[in-house]
Amino acid sequence: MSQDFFERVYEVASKIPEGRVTTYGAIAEFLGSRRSARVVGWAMNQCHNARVNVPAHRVVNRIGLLSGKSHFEHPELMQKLLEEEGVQVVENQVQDFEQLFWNPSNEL
DNA sequence: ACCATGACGTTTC
DNA sequence: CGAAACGCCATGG
Repeated sequence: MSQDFFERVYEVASKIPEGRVTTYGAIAEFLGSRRSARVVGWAMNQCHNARVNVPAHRVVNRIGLLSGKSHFEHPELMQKLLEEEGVQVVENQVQDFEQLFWNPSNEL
């Protein structure tokens, strides 16, 4: 089932280092489906069903925008968690995104 | 089976 | 350079 795909998404996402961020597309590409970024987003939307803890706040879209912040308990929680890890966020956007970007294909 | 939706991404205006 | 149009693919009605 595609549930396996979700599991793999959660497994990769749970390995994102603190203070680093990645994108939905990067995860999808790492899993072999470069065009399934939207599905990764869907997986994140359902991540509360995951059996492991998923740091969904470290996953943003390709330009470093906190596109999913409104899906957290409190919309401000995502930014708060990032800033607690040392990631600066301004206007819902990760600063120095390219520098903090964590690519599982290269670093895992 | 068809259509609409979405935490995306690339291409085209 | 910003907005819109597509393409993509799992899910739900």
